[in-house]
Parts: sequence; structure tokens; C-alpha cells
Amino acid sequence: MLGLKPVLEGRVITQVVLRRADLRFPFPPDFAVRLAGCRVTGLWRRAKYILAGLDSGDVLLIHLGMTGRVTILSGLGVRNLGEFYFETASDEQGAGPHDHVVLTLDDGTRLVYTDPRRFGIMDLFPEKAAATHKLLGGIGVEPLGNSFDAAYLAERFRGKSAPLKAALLDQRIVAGLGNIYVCEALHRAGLSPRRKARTLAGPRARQRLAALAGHVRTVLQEAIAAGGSTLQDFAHTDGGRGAFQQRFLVYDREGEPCFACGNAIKRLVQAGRSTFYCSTCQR
DNA sequence: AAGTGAACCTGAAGGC
DNA sequence: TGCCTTCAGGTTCACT
Repeated sequence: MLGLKPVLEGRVITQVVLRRADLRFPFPPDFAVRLAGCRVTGLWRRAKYILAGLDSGDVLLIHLGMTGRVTILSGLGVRNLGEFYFETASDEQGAGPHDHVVLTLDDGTRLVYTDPRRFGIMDLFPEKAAATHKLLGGIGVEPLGNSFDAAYLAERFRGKSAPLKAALLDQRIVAGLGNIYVCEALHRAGLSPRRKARTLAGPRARQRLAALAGHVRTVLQEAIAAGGSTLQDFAHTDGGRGAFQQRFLVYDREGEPCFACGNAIKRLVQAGRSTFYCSTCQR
């Protein structure tokens, strides 16, 4: 997202190539025709959705699902590497089986959307319809925004019998929190993922909620910082290993010792998702 | 109403 | 080597 902003803002999308009719949902009718020729006026984010404002009045929505990624093929940079690479990268025949969308910009840059599992989404809709958009309506507060704090969490957790893990993963409560970050934040906060959310809604738990909110922020900020540095040399990495991955305290560490107490990290399934936690440190 | 599980789809990894 | 099973960073939908 941070890497995409300077590449897209102000540019005109000169060509749109769809290599299949759908991702998770079908592309809207006339998607390519409506998108081609538009200038990108701004790029922003809501939850896990990337949103691009267009001078046509439409908004382009992109969700990467679990395996989606956008590769930037810089016209200038690639051309400097030689004609051979440029040809290979831009040739239809050079496209991988999971390269589903290619956007060409007026400076020659190509954006390739790749997504093996096709859990990703692209949509195009009038900006006026954003507030009532099916995917964007009802999303909770941004965890890095001002209104995300202990009071907000207490209000949303009140009466909730769902486990804390599920409540934090619920996009209607907190926007954009993923499985890894919830696991990591709960560990840092010393809170059990199995605890019912409502047990933290009372005034006596306010300090613990404040700590939780703080840890959610910190985990996200650290991940963004690590991911941002990864994005810079994305082409030189294996593409999947962000620096933050090496800092997981619990995620994907089942059976390994907790860094705080030495006891084995446990794994359990909640709402169909793996949860990793330390049953000693997290209560 | 709220909460859980199955479904969407492909690839990687581990067991035999 | 290959076949089989399980699991995966997300979200929606259909059930209890």
C-alpha cells in the first residue's frame, strides 16, 4: 500500500487486461472499459481494502485475500535492465498462470495482480456509493486511529460471549486485524484468546483493555515498518518473508518454548482459525 | 441474535 | 517418486 501510493497517484491507467472473468467474485460489468483512461486521484486504505479514487468519480477497490500480491514492473527501471527482461515481463506469454490482472500506466509502469487462491477481490463503484458498499459498510474502527481505545473496546465487548480472539478478528469491531496480529497482540497483553470478550467490558478491566489496545497498535506498527522495508527489495526476496515474521512470539510456534516462561506454545482452533498462545502467560 | 463451521481455490509440506 | 492428507495470512454464507 505504502509502496503503491507514489506509483499510482496522479497516473493515468492506459490499459486494463483481465486474464479471467472473476476472482472471488466476478469483475463488475465493463470493469476494464470503465477503468481504462482514468487518472488516479488518490490512494487510501480501509481495513484490508486498498481504494483508489479516480477522476471518473469511480473508486477502484482491491482486496488481496490471503495470497494476492501486486507486482510493480517499472517501465523505466525494467527498460534499464535490458529489452529482454522487458519483453518477457510484459508479454502475455510471459505471464504466470495466476497473474489475473495487468494495469498499464501512462509512464509505462505495469501493475500485475497475482493471486493463486483467488480469494482476492476487485470492484469498481461510484464514490457516492462507498458508504453503502456491501463490503465497506459496517466495518469497525481503524486500530491505528484515534477512536480505537479501551473505552471503545469495552463498549463493543459488552455482553459478548464470543472468545476474545474471535471478537478481535471480527472486522465489524476492529478494521483490518488479521489472525497473526490478534495472536501476537493477545500474547503481549497477557490475555487468553479463550476468555469471553464480555469479561473485559467492566470498569475494573479498563487497564487491561487499554494495554490490549496499545499492544494491537504496536504490533501493527512494527509489522508495517518491517513490511515496508521488505517491499523495497521485494524483487530480491522470496516474496513471502517479511522481517516481522521472524519476530513472532507465538504465531506458528506450536510446541516451541514461550520466550517469556519457557512453557510450550499451544495451538487451538477458534472460529475455524488457528490460535497460538501460551496458557501460562495468557490469562 | 449471535456464534460456529463450511465453502471458496491452489499450493506447500509432511506422512507413508 | 508419488499419492494422500492437512493446513494456510480472509471473508461470506448457511446453519444451530
